[in-house]
Amino acid sequence: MPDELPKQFDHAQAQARWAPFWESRGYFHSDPDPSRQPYTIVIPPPNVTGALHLGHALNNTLQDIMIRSRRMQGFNALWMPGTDHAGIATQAVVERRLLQEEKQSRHDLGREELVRRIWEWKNQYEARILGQLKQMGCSCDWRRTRFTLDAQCARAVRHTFFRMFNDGLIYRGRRLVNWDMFLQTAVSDDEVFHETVKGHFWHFKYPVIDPQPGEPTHVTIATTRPETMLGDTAVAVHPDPAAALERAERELTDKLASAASKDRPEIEAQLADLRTRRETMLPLLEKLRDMALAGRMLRLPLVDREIPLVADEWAKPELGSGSVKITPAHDPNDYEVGKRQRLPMLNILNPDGTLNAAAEPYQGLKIMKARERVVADLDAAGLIVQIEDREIDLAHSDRSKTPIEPYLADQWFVRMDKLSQSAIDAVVDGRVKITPERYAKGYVDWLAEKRDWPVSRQLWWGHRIPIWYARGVTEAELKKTFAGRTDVAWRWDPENNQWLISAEEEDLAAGAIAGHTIEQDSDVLDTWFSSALWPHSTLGWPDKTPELAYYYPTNTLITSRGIITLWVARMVLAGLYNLGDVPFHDVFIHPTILDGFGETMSKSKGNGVDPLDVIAKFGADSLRFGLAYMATETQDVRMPVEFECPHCGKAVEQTQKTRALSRVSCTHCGKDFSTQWATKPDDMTLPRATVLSERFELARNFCNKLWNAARFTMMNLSGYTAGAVKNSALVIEDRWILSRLSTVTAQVTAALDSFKFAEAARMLYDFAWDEFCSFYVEMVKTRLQEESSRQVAQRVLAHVLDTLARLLHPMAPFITEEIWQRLAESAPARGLATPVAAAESVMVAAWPKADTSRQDAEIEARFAKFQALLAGLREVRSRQNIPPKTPIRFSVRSDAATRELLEPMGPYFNSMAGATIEAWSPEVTSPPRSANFTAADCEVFVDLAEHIDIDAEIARGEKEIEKLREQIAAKEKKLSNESFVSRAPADVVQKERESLKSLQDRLQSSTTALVEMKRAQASGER
RNA sequence: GGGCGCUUAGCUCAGUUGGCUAGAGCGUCGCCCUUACAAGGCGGAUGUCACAGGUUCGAGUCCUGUAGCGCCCACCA
Repeated sequence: MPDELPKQFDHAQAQARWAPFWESRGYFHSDPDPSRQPYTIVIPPPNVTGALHLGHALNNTLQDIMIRSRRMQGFNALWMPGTDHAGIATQAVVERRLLQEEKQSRHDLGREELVRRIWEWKNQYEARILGQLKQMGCSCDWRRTRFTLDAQCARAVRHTFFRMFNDGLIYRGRRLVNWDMFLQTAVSDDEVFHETVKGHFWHFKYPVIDPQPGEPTHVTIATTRPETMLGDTAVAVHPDPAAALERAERELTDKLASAASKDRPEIEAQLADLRTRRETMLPLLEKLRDMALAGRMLRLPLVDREIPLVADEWAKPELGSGSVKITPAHDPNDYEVGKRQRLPMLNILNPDGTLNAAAEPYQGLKIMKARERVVADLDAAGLIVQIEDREIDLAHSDRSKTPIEPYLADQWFVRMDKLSQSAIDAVVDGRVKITPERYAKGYVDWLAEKRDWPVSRQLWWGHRIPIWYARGVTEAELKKTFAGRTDVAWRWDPENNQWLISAEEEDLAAGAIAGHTIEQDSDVLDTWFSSALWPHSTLGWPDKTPELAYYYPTNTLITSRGIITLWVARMVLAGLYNLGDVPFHDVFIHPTILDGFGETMSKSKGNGVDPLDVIAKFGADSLRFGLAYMATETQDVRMPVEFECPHCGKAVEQTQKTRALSRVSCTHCGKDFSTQWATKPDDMTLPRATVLSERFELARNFCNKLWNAARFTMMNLSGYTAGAVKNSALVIEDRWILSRLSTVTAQVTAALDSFKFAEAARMLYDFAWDEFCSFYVEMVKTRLQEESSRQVAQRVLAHVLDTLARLLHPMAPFITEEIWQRLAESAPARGLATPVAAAESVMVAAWPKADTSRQDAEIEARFAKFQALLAGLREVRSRQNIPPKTPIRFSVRSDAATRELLEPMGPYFNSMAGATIEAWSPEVTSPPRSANFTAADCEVFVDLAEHIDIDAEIARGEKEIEKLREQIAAKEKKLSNESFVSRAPADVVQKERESLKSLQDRLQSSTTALVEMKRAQASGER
């Protein structure tokens, strides 16, 4: 039924047909089966903040390639899917929309209602994300789909927290945190980004209380945030300014010594400045130091508070005035000074960013307003010394995009010393192998800092911290209440005079302790706390499930480099802590997808590309194969895109401008469209442009090529019978393609084993297109026409296509299934030595084994010579402008051995170049009017009789001779170099000699031919 | 500031342990709608392999430095 097969591969139809087929057969599902070896991957759960972009598509394609190939290799393959609740990120998105659309804050809604809204959002986006993965053909075990906030994951979180609490790994501490004033929560360091903004640097002075004679009456300090002076509790000066200045000078001198010449002037200027400073300021700084040691106090203006002058090394005499104001509750460095100097920590902020009662006269003002007032009041008091313009690198919350305020708050921490060490050890001793290796360094370095992990977040979306506070309760009451229960533990909190009670399984009721009311901590856990448990929580931990026993540790984790520390490291330490074993053995870090301007794709930048756009236009197989083809080891993937105007359908280029905008005017029809996919499908008023990249055309074209090769095969399989093929029945091109197939099978398998996806894709592309299609299929055509050769040709052809489909299936599942199923109609049993019935789906077919006995170097070398001669003949045709249908004749001069090898290919010179062999011997001479070339140890003369364009031939001949002379000169020079001949390996020298000889031969024959052509030209003109 | 990576044709990228006459796709030029495929076939043109040194018989490949780009980490009263 060849007519049924369209000339172009219909990807939409294939996807619609085979996705449900696979699902209905349950191929994606895996159950523990001790008789088979498991191969397991847990998905990096995508955040439910929005839809997936091409970065996710790459990540998941690579995982599916591994899963599908291992499944075909006989492993019991499980790909565990799911999504991440992404705590702050998701809450931020929902809150922002709430504010935009309903002008409400989360406090207007209340905790319960907000959380309900976020669940709604989650349900919508989870469905969308899973839908995207399914459309991509991801063979996840959907029945096992998990969510980091579902009941099973929640149990794992509770148990882990409880164990850590019991082991003393969890503690509560007052710390300065990054406070997001919009979301009113602490955000972790990695959720903070810095942005340079224009600001000022204010210098003002604090009066000294009762200055002694000879002492300054004021101390000058400087700040970019004047309002924080309200929270100052000291001013610091360096305890030994002379030594500090000396050290600074020494450092600069060292730097100058090793600096590049262009950097020198600046360093020299700094050095000069430093020396001046020592002369002019040192006496004052030393005086201030003495005053500090004497316990002298300053009067903090505006709030009229007495604060001490302290000596602390944090003050840098080489900077500013050399004195620095200390605001322990609102600056990380000042906080450290405050602890060292036992200063009060005065918090001047409310959680919403307004000033509190501690900043009495300014209470209730927002920070910016307070800043203006403070500056004005200081000015009025005559205390401002100077105001400089300055660019300030200001911390912003990644989630709300609003500035961060350092803020003192009670937080929960996980003690990291032992946990970090265990995760370092696992990588150092090879239990976890990171590929590419270079990423192991960052992982180890980060863990080696062993900084405690702040895990509490002042959010409503997430795992609520399983801690209850009890005041006024005796331990006897606790013991009595929880007698016999191992799932409740408590600890005394002396700072706050209360009991901390943790419960492992169930929440405690407010009235759990008779006569008292206990209260649960209102915070939730950092989202990475639950992500860290993902490889075992998804398998049922803390229960001892058959899944956990069978699939854990999993095999491979595939992720991007951005979360090696945040996620990978924490999974390793959590797995070791909870189960005593690593969560996976291999970690593969894949490249990052960048936009056309070299920036990472992200939803917030609006430069992301929806994989569904690519699938709609090019098909899922093209998306997958294209991504695999691009996924090389060191190079990130640059992806310039264009927009398809939804009005006129024309392509609109992406420019620096349009990247940032969501509304763009079509450069062709002028109408507006949106370039971003909606954060919610119904909130867009503009039609959205499909976002495309021509980088997928290669894969789309490849799929089409493959499809047509399959189509050709189907069209020529009538009368096919399965049966053993004897080696003696194979002709040269059969033996050649089988040799190549065997090599490619081995290479592709090895490449996938070492995560070299691009290499595997390239090898398959080249083999399928350049060898299978361009040569084998072309050559088999004549044999398919003849009864005597047809049967063997059909069997080999079917076998090669069958193997190719299997090798390509992990990268291009739909088209290979389509081909597999069609092939089964004409050729239900395939194979050369012993044909077997084809599997019911390529998905469950066996992975090809390389039959090394088929590898034949001699045949491949012989074939290469044939290809060289063929190319030469085709070039003559093209150069001489001879139409394809006009036959040509040629004769060859070569030795007998070469003739014996190549003359049997005569029919193929006919069918593939329209060229007939006229004579082939060592004595052949050039016909009077001919085009000639040298290839594969043969001199070839193409007899062109009447229609020769002799000028073209002469031009080519001259050019060729010139090139040959250059090459010969280079080789002669090399070979006359004494040290090359004596020091280079003998085989290299030998190869050079042979190469020179062959070049000289070619020069000889080209020169002869050129002379003859010139003679012919002269006679032709007469 | 510390670490890592990148720089090869107009564009996007390959290039294994140094042996190269430096490749592919897109684009471009010429010929062809040849019964698998015009999303195709055949052929052509296009490169100071970022720059400067060094090691070597030999460097796109190794070493040092410089410049530009990107990422991670730290920090900036």
